[in-house]
Amino acid sequence: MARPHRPILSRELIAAAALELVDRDGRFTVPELAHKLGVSVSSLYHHVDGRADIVEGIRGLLTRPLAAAEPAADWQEAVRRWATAYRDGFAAHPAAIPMLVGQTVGNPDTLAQYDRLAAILEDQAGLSGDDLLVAITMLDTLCLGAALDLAAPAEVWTADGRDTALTRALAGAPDPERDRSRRSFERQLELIIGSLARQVGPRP
Amino acid sequence: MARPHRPILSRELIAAAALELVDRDGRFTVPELAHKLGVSVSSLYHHVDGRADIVEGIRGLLTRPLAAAEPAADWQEAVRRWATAYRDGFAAHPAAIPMLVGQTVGNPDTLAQYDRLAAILEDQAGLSGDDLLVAITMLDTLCLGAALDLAAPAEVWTADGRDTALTRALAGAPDPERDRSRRSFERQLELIIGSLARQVGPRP
DNA sequence: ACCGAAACCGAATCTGTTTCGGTTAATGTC
DNA sequence: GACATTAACCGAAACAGATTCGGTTTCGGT
Repeated sequence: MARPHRPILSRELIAAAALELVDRDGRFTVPELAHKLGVSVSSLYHHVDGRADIVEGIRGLLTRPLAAAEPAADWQEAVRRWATAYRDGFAAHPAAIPMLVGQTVGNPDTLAQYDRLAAILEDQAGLSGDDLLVAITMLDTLCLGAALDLAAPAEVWTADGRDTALTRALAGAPDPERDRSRRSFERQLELIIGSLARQVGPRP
Repeated sequence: MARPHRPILSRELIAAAALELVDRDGRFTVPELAHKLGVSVSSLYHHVDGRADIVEGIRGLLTRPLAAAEPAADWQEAVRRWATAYRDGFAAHPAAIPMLVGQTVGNPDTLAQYDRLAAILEDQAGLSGDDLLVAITMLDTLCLGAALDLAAPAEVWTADGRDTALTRALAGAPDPERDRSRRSFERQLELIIGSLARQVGPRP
């Protein structure tokens, strides 16, 4: 009822519990979160700076795997791993994505990962200036778009009783949704990497 | 103070006013919207089915230009126009995008445009089944990702006093943000169209 | 033993959305 | 041309969620 012997809450714990709620319900509210943690609503505010900060905590959780990348043979493989890990982090929690895109990135770890991608493209691929930014933008765009695609699965395209090229293709597709999304992502990723490779020219 | 001689409100008018608020403030609330329209809050509910329905109205406004596409010489040009118009509709109102991705598509006009893209790819490009869906997914992903990129401009990447490949590239780039985003979009679009063209093979 | 800060709680506040019971004006019917 | 029905608006109240504030207890250092 007052200060407990061992702290119940922490920034990480709060973010993790919020992410569980998002995965289960597609959203979270502060009262729900407090209840799940067995704590009163106001207690949360001693550990996080409001709801938006909890969302940043979630961003941190999803971005964490990016930091654990193993060294790659060449920049193409490094970029491939970066984008795939980024996309996979989102793909594991599609319901979180709309919340994440709704607020500006405030998580230092996430920003650090963008820096790392920039370093790969500059030091190893030899890109710089505007070319570098365009490359990052393309990769960023790809990952975000692919994540959104997962968040809003193609079932929405099927609605009502329309009979169109789109609904026919959906009806005849035994393929699970997630798999198609992944293949679309990978195909685009290879297109981008290939385009960048032609741009920087063959290496000695 | 009671029923006016000529109706003040309509679904369209409400959506348009909400979009103006979003463009100006980055968001809208129902009370603000009512005030802007010179009307009481509860009056809005006679024309729309809650806040989410207003957002769907905004989606309809942004998608409208898509329906006005002129006939194209070949499927590649048709796809190019579809994607560009879609992306441009979003690009004109970047602040609206987080709202739109946060809720499932309920606007029939928007769905009709996806049907139209599917018809182009099926009838003119000769794609079908899973190939068709992957193609649509890639294009959808591209437009959404590009729009999101605009909604959260790269300035966020610059934050605080870091000195990295990313911050250096940003500092040295005289290029306006929006232009870079557009070039990144167009480059990816051409990659996708090229890939699809190789896939369906040369035409007689 | 004491003090200040940390961790939690309950109640109150604030913002925003939705509902409901009115009032007036338009519209359709006999 | 009265009259019922419905449409368009209003005000107030209900509801949901986020945030703040003034406690109370425990911890950690001195």
